[in-house]
Amino acid sequence: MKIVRKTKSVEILIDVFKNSHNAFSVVNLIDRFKDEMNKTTIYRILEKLEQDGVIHSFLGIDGLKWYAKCQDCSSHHHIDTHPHFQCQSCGKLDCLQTEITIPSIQNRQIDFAQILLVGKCEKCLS
Amino acid sequence: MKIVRKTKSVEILIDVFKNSHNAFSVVNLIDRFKDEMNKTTIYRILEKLEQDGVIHSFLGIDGLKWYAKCQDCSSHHHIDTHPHFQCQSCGKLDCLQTEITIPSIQNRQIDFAQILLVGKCEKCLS
DNA sequence: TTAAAACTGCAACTAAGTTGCATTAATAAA
DNA sequence: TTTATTAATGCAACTTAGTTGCAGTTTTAA
Repeated sequence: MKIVRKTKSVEILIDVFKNSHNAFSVVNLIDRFKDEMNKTTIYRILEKLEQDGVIHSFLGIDGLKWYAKCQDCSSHHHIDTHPHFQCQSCGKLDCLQTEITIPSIQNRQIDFAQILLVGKCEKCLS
Repeated sequence: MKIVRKTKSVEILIDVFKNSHNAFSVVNLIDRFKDEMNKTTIYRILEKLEQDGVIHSFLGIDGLKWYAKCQDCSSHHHIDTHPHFQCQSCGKLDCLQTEITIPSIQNRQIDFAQILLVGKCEKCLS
């Protein structure tokens, strides 16, 4: 389930993440590229890019799926402990470099954490 | 938008949370009480109970809506910084008392955090 | 140049959650 | 206890995110 052929659609989507530190919701990408490709294609390409370790996914505050470029991830090892920040005013979402320590919990094995900080971004504060 | 009348449906749902420290997904409750009440009713009662500060809501790993009893919350003040834990094997989800410190972030105002720890629960570990 | 198979588009589907409206039932006042 | 008000409910129809199957297209390697 890796991307094997570099089609136009694949290149377009790779470019989106290559040129930005932001995260993008699938809904946003579907609308943005509705003239270039089908929504099914978008879902499928994003899924494969994630398996390849190029991008990672997570859920926004409204339960929508978002994707962002992986910093230190590969297809083998995913570091997804970094938190995400979503602005309640404009909806923008991005990855934070801040490390948040997850305490170990008795009788439970923790595989990963989804940490979403919600508030106001720089733009919307001023 | 507060609950004004104690109907049978309201009592049933309040009892669910009164008698358990667990969290419940709306989907689960709809199925469990499909003979007692309509799914619309369930959505509406849960929404009001949340506004009353009786329960709080959050999203599970699959984006489904879950509710759990509030410990120290009221309709005025919500303390939702406590993390939730979801077992990947059995899907069970519950509130953790562990406090996780959210670092302040430059140029951003953080209103609240959604922290979901994902792993294996005690039952599924053994 | 050609054949295999990866990729895409389309239509139809699933499932969570929402909305409008007519009916029912809880509550307060008489 | 009865009655009138209005909150609460059920139902059907809807919205939207995400999925699936399949036929047709395009990439790539031989």
